Amino acid sequence: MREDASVMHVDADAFFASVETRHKPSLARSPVLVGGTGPRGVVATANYEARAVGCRSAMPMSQARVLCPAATVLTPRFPAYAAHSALIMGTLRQLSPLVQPVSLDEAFVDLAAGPFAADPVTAADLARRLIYNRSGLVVSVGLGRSKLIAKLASDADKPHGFTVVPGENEDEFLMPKPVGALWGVGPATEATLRTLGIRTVADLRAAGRDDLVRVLGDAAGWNLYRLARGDDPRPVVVEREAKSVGAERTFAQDLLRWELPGALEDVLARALRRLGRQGGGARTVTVKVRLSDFTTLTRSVTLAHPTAEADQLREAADAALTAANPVEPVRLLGVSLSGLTHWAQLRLPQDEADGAAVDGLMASEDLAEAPTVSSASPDRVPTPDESHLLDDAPPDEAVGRPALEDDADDGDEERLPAPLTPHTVALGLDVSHPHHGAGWVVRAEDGLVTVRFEGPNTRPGPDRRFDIRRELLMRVDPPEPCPPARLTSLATLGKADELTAMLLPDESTRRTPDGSSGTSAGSSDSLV
DNA sequence: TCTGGGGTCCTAGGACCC
DNA sequence: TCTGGGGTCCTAGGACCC
Repeated sequence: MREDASVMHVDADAFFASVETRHKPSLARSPVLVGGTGPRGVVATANYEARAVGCRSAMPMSQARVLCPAATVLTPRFPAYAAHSALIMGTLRQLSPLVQPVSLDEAFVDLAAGPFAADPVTAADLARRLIYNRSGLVVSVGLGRSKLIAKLASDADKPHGFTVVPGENEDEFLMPKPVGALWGVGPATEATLRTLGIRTVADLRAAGRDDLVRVLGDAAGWNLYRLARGDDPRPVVVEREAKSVGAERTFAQDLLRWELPGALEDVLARALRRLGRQGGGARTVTVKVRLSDFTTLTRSVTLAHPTAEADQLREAADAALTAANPVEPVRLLGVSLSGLTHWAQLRLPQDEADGAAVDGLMASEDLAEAPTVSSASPDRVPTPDESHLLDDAPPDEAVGRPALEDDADDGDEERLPAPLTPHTVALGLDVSHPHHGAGWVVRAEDGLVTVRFEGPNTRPGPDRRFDIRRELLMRVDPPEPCPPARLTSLATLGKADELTAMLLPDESTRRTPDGSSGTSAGSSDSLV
């Protein structure tokens, strides 16, 4: 294990909700819930104002609304989150080439591999300041000798935390933590451990390895035995290949048997589109069915060869659904494609196939020297999580492309701008009006849509109501990430100052959208 | 109050082969 | 006639993460 606390974990605080309040100034300092707005929606992120009254991630939205009737409820805007994520990851990559995104809002960084190996603390401080100055988003940062410690450190002082745990303080830091704080210990494992009288990491360390393995199994037992000792050699790795892609959907009302084939086709189409973007094939199709009583069945079919052919994969999905044979109403249907390969078995169109030796396996990489998602914006590599949110061009248009059309009509992938319709309207969406400009949907009833005209760094905006059956409102892309009106003056960066200048020669002349200089402290009165 | 959606990894059991 | 053990692949279910 390394000597220095040079593994950094960065975690954006209440990420989705923070991007929302960044774009919607009228919501600042008021409770916001981002998540599913339907009858079976859950909370993806609650901001700190909503958490104060008990709202939490993964809580049913209906429950959160009862706890916090004053909250503004918004539909997630993934493109906006992806853009802010890209900015965060890009900033981190200036500090080290070894950046491992964990999700849209979280990443590990191995600072020992970068230009600041000699001073990780300064680099970590720089990270949070740069991210704030470029996006207005607040992150929490933790530094430790391992991922385990770095992650716990970033969590120790949220929001806007900055915690460094040097090697000699690790035990003191780790021992009092509840076991549930450890990576891999969820509710079930926590309950099991409690039956052994194990509640804290200190308890865990006192436990025998054989006992842990007996109760938790080989992998989890060994893992916890080591983590309890602060022993976590996992390196920060830049990229991991996706093992599966899929899609699933919970229906507003349970589906009856005769409705299943159509619904499966729908979900499969989304999974296939994701597979198409990966540019390879899959060998195993798994169908997931959740019944009205919440019991969950999965059935899978493995083909002889990986394929990207929609028809073959559809046949397998149909067979898997038949095998699952749900007799009760179905609340969720999912399709997952695994056994992914870069290779896909291609069936060439008849007129091209004759006499061609190109039959069989072709490497998708060979199909075209096509731009990939990551090359579209050179300074980042999307995580598997976000990759589907970003690309606007299918990777290969060339030779013998498999029969997977990216017909891009998921609703969430519609090309913008596009007219807002009663069908596509959702709370929080970005819209534009020819005279009043950019705003977001505050309310929608039938064809009547209320829009609040505001954006990043504007004053809280006025509401106006439109009848979209008679008046045109356009759905538009979200605002780009941009510096906040109130910048942390670079002069207050202290030691980070010189490093900033070195990293970003033009940072000191960067201008805020309203035209004021980014270096002047207190440009807060520059609100439009 | 009634439980999302994207994933990863692990386990146990059975089939099959040598 | 009865009995082996290891390895690999597949499947279903479940825990976990964000």
